[in-house]
Amino acid sequence: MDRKNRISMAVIRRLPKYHRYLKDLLERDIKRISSKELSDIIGFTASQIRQDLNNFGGFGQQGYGYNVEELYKEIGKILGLDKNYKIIIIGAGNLGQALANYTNFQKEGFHVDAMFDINPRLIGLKIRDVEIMDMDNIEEYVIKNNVDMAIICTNKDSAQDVANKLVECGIKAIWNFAPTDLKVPDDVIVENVHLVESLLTFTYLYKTSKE
Amino acid sequence: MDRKNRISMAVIRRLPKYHRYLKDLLERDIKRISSKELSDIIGFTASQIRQDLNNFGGFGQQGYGYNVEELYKEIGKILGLDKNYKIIIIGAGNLGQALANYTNFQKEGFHVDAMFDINPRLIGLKIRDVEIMDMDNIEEYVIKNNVDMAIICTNKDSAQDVANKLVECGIKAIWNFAPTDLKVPDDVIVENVHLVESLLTFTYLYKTSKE
DNA sequence: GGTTTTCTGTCAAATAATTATCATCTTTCT
DNA sequence: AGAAAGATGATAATTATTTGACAGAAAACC
Repeated sequence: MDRKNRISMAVIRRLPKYHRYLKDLLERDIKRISSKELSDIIGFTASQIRQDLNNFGGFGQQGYGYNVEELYKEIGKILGLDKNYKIIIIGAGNLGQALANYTNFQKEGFHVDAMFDINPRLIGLKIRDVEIMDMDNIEEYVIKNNVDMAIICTNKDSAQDVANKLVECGIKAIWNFAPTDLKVPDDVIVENVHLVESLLTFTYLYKTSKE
Repeated sequence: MDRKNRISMAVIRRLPKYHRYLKDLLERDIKRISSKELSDIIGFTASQIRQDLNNFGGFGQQGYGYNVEELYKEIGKILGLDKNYKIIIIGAGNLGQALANYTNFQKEGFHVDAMFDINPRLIGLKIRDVEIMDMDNIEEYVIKNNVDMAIICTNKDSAQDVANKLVECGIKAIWNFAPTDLKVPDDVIVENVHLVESLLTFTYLYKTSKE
């Protein structure tokens, strides 16, 4: 509670990347790696890598480097991947359905348990093994199933109402794909994926690269 | 070429957000806004807003503030939204199809012209008005249609090969949704959307918020 | 077994980004 | 028309982040 607040978002956002590269090394049966070698692969400076990792403990050993498997597991634990989370998706349109089936989440141990929508034509359908349920039943479902996280895949205009509803149900973590910024109480975590913002940044970079 | 390099990514990534909020103000028929008012809405400090905008020119007026419509249009121009881009998607799976139909891109004037895949069961299908074509025909298509941007929605393992192919075809802008980092020549822009990284960051924040 | 090399963790320095301040110009009000 | 209030753009100060340097511990080598 004290230590975690000192860790900057810049560091936190690099952790998943370490995790991904370490998994790769593990799959290639590489046992140990130095910050310098990791630097060459991942593109951060060796100094930054050592300092980042040291925020969470001294995982390395002088003269040896880091044990790939150990570090991979430690970072997994730091990221909270040693636990299981109940996840639901709100909004079963194209994007919601795509995320429900997104195998890369499943590879990390995440699984979507249910989807909710207000469109009667969608309610009752199954996307693979995930059922689309009526939004009216969300409160009951969340409470009964101890849902941890909700993914909002609605349009911009419904997103805040949905977020309010989720907060009401006691959900403390919202992964938001709607192109809007949600207002939620301080104890609710919101992580945004603003695809349009990414696209416009991309367009800017493309445009200026041609100038 | 000189000025653009001085603008930091931190600033660039805020531009789309200004654009979004200004559009909102415009739709609410608000004619003028001060950095202080914008700060209250958008959550950046007024000082930061003024400094950000000043990187691109003095759009405001002392004693008045900013003209909403003018500023919206200017930022649109800065982002390159005054031009049209030919866009293709590689990988017509769930995510690729969802992006092909994503109305929020269309609202900003972006339109996907074609999709490519290697799966014979997908080739020939139409997702709304976007046809899925054979990957073998990509080079011909790109050259004939002057494609600007490509969106990679393949799995991790094919992504680099696809990127190589795209670079070969002369494409200079890749929006990458595959969970890997692409190696491309310096003059090719890559903007990553690493959904898994966002999810893991989210999980970390959720986990630590409960401690 | 001793010496050299490798490599971490920590601290200091440098760089980058954000916030505060203020002169100056507009607008608004009387 | 003149005074007060409001607001920018520029610069300075502060804070955050990244990079560099190095002591000391472990591994590798001979």
